[in-house]
Amino acid sequence: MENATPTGFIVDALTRSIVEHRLLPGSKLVEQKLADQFGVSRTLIRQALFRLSQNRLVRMEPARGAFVAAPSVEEARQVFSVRRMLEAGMVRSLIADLKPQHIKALKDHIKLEGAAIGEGDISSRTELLGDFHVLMAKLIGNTVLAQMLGDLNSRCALITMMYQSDQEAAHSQEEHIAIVNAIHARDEALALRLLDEHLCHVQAALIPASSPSSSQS
Amino acid sequence: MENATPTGFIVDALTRSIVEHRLLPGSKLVEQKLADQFGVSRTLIRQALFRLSQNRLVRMEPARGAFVAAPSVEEARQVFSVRRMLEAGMVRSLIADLKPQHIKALKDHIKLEGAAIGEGDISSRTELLGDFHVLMAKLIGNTVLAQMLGDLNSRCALITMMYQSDQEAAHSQEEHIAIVNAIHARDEALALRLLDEHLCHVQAALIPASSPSSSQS
DNA sequence: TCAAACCGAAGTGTATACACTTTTGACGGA
DNA sequence: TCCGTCAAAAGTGTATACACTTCGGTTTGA
Repeated sequence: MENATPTGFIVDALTRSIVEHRLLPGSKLVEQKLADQFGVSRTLIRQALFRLSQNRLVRMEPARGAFVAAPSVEEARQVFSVRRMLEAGMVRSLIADLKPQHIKALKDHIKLEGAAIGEGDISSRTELLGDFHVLMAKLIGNTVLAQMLGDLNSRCALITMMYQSDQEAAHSQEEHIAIVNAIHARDEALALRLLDEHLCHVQAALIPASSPSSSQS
Repeated sequence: MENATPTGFIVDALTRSIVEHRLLPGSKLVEQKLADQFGVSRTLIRQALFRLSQNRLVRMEPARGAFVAAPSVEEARQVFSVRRMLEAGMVRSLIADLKPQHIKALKDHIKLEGAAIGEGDISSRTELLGDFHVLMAKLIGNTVLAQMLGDLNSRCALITMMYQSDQEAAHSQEEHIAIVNAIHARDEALALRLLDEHLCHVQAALIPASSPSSSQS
């Protein structure tokens, strides 16, 4: 995840700030202030803000400035709906052309998840729990799909980090284990059902806690 | 599609140039030249190039510049694979909550397609044939999905425009009609089969003609 | 008193200037 | 002749300057 370019560094730093709630949703991001803070010119800040706006972590209004995004419940619902569509197809592909190293890669990843959950590192565990799905896309050799799931992850990372409890994170990991087992057994129906339930669980765990925020065109 | 902002105008103009082959894949896009051509500063050109790079229409290499993308056959295959996953779920949703105005909207759109195909306007017909799928996403009220399909469209619009013949375009429209009829009849199995075949046809029509272009990381 | 217009401050949008990197082509030695 | 070196040209990366828009508070007129 480390980004060597100056803009990438700023993007990462701002992402962390937003996701860890040091910058609250709706608050304004003034370019000159950030420029002073990072010790760079507004040029780089503007680039970073633009990139963040494509991730939907910030929202930009013409001639008015950039604001930390406040993703709506409706948006989260749609994102998860899309993920269910994508990942159903993905699991089918994976099972259809399953190789031993696929199972190994998935199990290795789950170990990493367990470590992060054990240490209580919220940022890292959220990333890893999301990457589980991206990993499946990579295993079936579809980089377009992998990148798309990655985008969807980052798009709702704000929500996930805001509302996912320790317990829910652990539950997610258990579901990942069950899904991998079903895939290993090549039980497509079971894997699909578990995956769908898993995504519904994650979504359901997020929505009750969130406030009905403003709609965005 | 019209974009009032200066950057948006440049993006649209460059998109057209790329997609209509006035700018060939692989060719370099020098910022100052474009700036002179559009009568603006490099600042706006850089913004536009950055946006195009996110659409995968141009590829940017650090300190080396921007180049018109040369999408590989493999990438096209992956894009269509993702579309099949997404659109299967989409059609299920649409049929599950079908309303009369949905059918009307789809039929109206198909009329537009017919007009563009009749006039032989390649740019416009490609856009409309792609928008058919986006329209379905909008009808089920999932703007996230709609935007995602739009991105996928533009991502392979370059390939589509390069290789889709008049005959294939007309065939596509016929398949759209058949799909709408199946949806109207709420025959989910048929609609899914027709949609899958449709996407396979579009994909198959593209791939034989394309050259094995360079892989990209 | 209230509302509408006005003015200054703050901030964004764009252009320009300068520093640094990459490319190109010529020169010199083997 | 060929390859490595080096220097000028071209081009990208970043900073700064200036123009225009938005926002808040004050004044002014009814």
